[in-house]
Amino acid sequence: MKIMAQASSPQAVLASWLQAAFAKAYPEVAGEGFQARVVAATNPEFGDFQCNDAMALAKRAKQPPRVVAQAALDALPVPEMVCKAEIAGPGFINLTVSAQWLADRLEEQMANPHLGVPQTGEGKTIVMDYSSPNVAKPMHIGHIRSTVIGNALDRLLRARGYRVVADNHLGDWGTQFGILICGYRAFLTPEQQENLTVELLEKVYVQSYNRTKEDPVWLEQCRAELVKLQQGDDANRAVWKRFIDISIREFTRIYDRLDVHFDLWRGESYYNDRLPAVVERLQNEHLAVPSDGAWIVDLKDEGLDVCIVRKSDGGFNYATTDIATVASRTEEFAPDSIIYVTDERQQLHFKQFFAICRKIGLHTRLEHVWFGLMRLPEGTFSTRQGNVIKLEALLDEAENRALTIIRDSHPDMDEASQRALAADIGISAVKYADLSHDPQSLVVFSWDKALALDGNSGPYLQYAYARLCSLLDKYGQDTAAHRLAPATPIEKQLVLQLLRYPETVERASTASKPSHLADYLYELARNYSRFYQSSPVLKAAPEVRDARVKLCSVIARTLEHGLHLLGLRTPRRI
RNA sequence: GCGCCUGUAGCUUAGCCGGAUAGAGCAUCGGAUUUCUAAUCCGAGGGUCGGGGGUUCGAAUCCCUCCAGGCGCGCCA
Repeated sequence: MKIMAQASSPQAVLASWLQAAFAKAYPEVAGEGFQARVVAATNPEFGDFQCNDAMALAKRAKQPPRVVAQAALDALPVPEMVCKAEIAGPGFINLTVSAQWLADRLEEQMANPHLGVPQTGEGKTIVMDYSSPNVAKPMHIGHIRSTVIGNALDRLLRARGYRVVADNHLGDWGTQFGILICGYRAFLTPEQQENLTVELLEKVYVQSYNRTKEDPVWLEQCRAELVKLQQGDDANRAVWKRFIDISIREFTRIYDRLDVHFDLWRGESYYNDRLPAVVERLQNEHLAVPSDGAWIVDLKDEGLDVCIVRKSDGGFNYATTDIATVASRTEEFAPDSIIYVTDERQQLHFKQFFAICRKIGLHTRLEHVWFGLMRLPEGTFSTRQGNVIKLEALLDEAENRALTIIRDSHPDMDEASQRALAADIGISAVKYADLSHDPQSLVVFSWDKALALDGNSGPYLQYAYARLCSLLDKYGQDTAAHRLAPATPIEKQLVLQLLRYPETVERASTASKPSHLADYLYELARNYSRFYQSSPVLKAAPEVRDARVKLCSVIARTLEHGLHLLGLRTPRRI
């Protein structure tokens, strides 16, 4: 199969012209190392694109900016697709480009199987580590960000051609299992043990944990069970395995609702066998030194304090596990990079173990994408305080709110369809609420924010898409043979915006901010809604109609592509 | 104390590798449906971009400083 050549963007075409023009007019200052930049006009009144470089060059050229701009425009013939090139204000070069030329570029973009998204990841592998809940605790609203943002980044990378290995690095090992095993045996009836749920496990954990605080004998017993588990005791291994199986079953139910799927489910325990070797290696290379009975790596030189790699009781901790995980992933997948998506609190931890990995020669690029911790208005929440909101409850509420509206607006629809649509809309509303904001902003949870159904919300985008589908269905013919022919300002604006899709996907991915794409899609849906309101499509004269339907089909495809990159569903009817 | 981050309209926010009049949504008020889905569209009011200083032709954006808040800083992950 022939690979379609990457269509160069209008900006790139215009920038290379102006680059040559500046170089010709001012060879001394605009030669080597100078990069002309053309960006979208800040205001449609100014034109379609603008270049601000004349102002930057003015000082070095020792001429007023407007003179520099004029000299550049005089240096080379203006390309034929440029209808108007004028100098404005202090020295902006404003460019107005032929709508038809833009439309032709857009046709090229749509002929590309990736809608013009550069396949920079071709042949490269990235391991992504996101969501990663702890076994035996229900997922709560604090897990939604890592899951939803991580999954969107996963999808964005795949769209750029990367092979992504999404690994759900479950918290399935650690001191909590001694507490859990004792609690499980002491507090649960045989029936409860038979019908074990994560919710029960959580209750048992809290109860057992509280008892360790007041009953030293109990605490000792928990420790003993933990040691037995770590030494491979059959009975404890079996119980532990059961906790994991039950947890995975429940997590999967939620992931299915969220359309999130992993390639691997390797918990921390998967790397247990490698932990001693990691510490030995650090000891042999004199990177780890004893301190108060523990083994630490001193990273003060790098401003990263010290990091414990082996506890004074001989046990290993998370830093060791994470280093072992990097080693294992590097051997198995030879990834270009490993990306971790967690909340802001773990920044130091990641910096520390990234530094240690470098010291022992693990040179895989490691990246920590952090996001703002979700809080409640009264502060942070924790299992022990019992003020968590379960993720499942949030999803249920989202679907219920959507269902109420659907029953009202589609009384004719059968119950099953209403529920299916409510799921499509409700879940997407929850995901969009997270994806549409900068991941690094602080988030204070509120039901109304998380479940917004109008304005800048998931359903707004889905509604625009459903209207497009409805219109295309009513038209009922294939649009493949039609050509775009933008004739009105709003149509041209849509074409210009659609042309920005590839760069938007790339920017969202490289900046690790799905919000850039969410913003773009919202603007696209908004412009479509304005177009829809002001411009008849099916009722227009035939030539106009066919071109407009074609435009609608391009918008629909782009919107659908983008919504899927965010992990949002695209029902054809709302 | 040290480190990371945040501060934009009543609320939620976009813009932050410097560009022209700081864009939206919610809420409030006023309009639009014999017309392709009103979860829509159009309009109005509402801003010392936390304060101060600096760099620059130009600062929400870069630098310094102060204020306010969040998070993290050796054996939890």
